[in-house]
Amino acid sequence: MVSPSSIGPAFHGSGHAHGACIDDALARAEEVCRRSGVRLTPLRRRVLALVWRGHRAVKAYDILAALGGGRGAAKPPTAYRALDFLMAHGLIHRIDSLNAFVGCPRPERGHNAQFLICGGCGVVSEMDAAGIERAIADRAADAGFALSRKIVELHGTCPQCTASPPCA
Amino acid sequence: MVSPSSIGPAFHGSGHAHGACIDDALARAEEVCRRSGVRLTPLRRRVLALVWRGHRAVKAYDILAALGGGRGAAKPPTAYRALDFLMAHGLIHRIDSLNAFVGCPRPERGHNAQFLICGGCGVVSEMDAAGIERAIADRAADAGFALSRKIVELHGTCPQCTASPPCA
DNA sequence: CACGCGATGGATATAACATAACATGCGGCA
DNA sequence: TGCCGCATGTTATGTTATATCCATCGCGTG
Repeated sequence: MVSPSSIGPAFHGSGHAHGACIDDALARAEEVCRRSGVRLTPLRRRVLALVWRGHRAVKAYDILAALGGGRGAAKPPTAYRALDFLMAHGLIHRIDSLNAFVGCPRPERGHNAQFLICGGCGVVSEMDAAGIERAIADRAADAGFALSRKIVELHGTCPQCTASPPCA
Repeated sequence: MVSPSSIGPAFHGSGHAHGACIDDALARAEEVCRRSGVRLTPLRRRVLALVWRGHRAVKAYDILAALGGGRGAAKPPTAYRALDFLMAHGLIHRIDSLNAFVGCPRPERGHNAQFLICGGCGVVSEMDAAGIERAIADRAADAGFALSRKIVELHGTCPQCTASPPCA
């Protein structure tokens, strides 16, 4: 396991106060829900905060474990329902190649997303690269294919890990 | 740019003799294995043929069911081991967003791949679009990110299904 | 108030996907 | 023959996700 201070920064440089990321994410989420007229309940808020614990993808069952400590433990549907809600409102994304979830840094606006996933530190960085989108749209158009969901998950090594691999 | 017919039978019409696809795939696989000095055993061959039953992604447990009829049924590792072997030699690809596998139409050469996945008929079409690869490589380079695995899975509707949705 | 209604989440169970660890069989080769 | 290495079989379990039904809560209305 990586310490919180090393999971946050990632592609953001190291002097990053991650608490602020979480707070910002929650504030943005409140705003999104307010506008959509849906409820960011305490449970959903909690799950969102857990997803934002770091800039890494978080697994449903880790959320679950964090929710229900011991007796009266939370059951899978509890976590999945909250995650489904958060996804439906664009507050988190699912990383299919990891079976895990990551917070969306700008849920306010609909957007395309591509992910850079570092195999060293586990950090997931979201992009909205017009060039990639355009290339995909062009190619799909050539094929007469009507796009709905576009999954672009790019695995590799981030600059920090390239510079100093996590030797753990 | 590569036309659909040159990358494989993308979204081919209905007058397609699929038996030939399977046979071709098996012949290519024999050749690939021969060159690599590995064995395309009867089990692996059978699994590969099952993956090529159609141009759709096939689930591991469907393979498993097709392998072991009833008593003496095949167990999960049997299917997964064969699938792992086929993947390791580039004979099939895994579609992460479907937890399923498709045959690779040109296993001879290393290549990048992007997939068009039709939600109507389930057909998966493999592309190797230079434009998409270039856009991804450019963007990764900008971020100082060293790419290893690139996952591009594009869901939507193929031309045939757009023209006449499968009502069945 | 009592009632119904929709949204939320809890409980139980099971389905779907995947791997670890160990045992067996079989062919090649010293 | 005896050993080795690979492929496969077997048993067990771990991981991820959903279906179904039920309890509760807030809220508007008769």
